[in-house]
Amino acid sequence: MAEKKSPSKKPARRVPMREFSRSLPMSLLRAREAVMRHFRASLRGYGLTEQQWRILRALAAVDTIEVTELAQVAFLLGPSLSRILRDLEARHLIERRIAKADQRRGLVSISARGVKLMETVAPSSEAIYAAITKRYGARKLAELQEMLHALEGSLAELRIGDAASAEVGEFE
Amino acid sequence: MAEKKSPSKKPARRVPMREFSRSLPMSLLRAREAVMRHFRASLRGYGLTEQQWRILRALAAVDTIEVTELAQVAFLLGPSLSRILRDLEARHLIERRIAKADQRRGLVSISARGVKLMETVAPSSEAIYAAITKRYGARKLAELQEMLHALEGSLAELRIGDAASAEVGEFE
DNA sequence: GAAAGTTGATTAACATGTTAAATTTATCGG
DNA sequence: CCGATAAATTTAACATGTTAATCAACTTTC
Repeated sequence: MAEKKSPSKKPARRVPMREFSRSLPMSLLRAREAVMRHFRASLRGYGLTEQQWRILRALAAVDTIEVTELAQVAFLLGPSLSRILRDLEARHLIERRIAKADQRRGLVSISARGVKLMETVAPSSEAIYAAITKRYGARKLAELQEMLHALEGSLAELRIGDAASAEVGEFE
Repeated sequence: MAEKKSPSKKPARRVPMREFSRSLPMSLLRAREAVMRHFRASLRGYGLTEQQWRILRALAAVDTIEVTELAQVAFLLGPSLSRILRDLEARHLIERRIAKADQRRGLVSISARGVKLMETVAPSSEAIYAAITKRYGARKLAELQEMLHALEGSLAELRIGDAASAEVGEFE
């Protein structure tokens, strides 16, 4: 018995703001973490990170894809993608070549070895997704996804007139 | 000749899986990014990262808080928090001491300088939140948050019998 | 009351996020 | 054809995410 009942947290509120534990970014972060926790635990057993798995999944759906396009599909920034591709190539899970028409563009494909790994990992990944769907409810899940997509769409064109973004440089 | 107008992506589907761009983790990630993009742009002007701002906000709401508890509130892992606190202390935005009762526990408070910075940043942060709320709709936003919280609750107790998590170690 | 176990916090090591700069190749205007 | 500009990718630099290991301080047990 250790809990001393903690003094119920004084509400100092030196700066009046929303209760930040209920902010939208926090809600999204916590929800995603609750979901990913399960997938990470599984992927880890196969030596894959979440991002590496995203890339393999994207590659499995196409024959070949350009690096820039892959970045959009897998929702990764260029530098991250560049590093991960280097690693996946070293593990022989993907293959790369350069576009004949435009020497600047890189073309990426999943390798036979990569496909084999995916076939190994996919079942448990699907099982986890099914468990989550069953737990939360397929209907609610679809509804949630719809709302998330709508949110993304709403904010896509949002331009915020940030009047108060003057340089400060006083708090370094 | 090679199709110049995007060849509409051949559906290779070497490994049958869900369309991953519509998976729940991706939906959550994309939605969060759509939101955070705006806050990051603002915070950056004040020399703060998203995580540093989360910590300051958490600290502003209390008098003093233990490191472990701060980690829970700000939703950061111990190592990340440890590094960020070191940085914030060096910038004199927070103050630290050690609990008399238990020398292992660290106590953290926001400094006067930290409060001053918060008062500077808060307005534009609130403005961004207001703009997002207006754009998406206050009602829908509340509903979304409710669904996210429910999802988090659903998955909290979820135990997945991962039958297929055998050691592979073949793809490194 | 000291060895053994536990806990709070940090450090270590590696992977990714994020922005800026560098590199290479294309393309354009003259 | 040439120099300037743009585009695709990578590298660089720093901050955080993630797991494991470390270290010190507390607790339990015999």
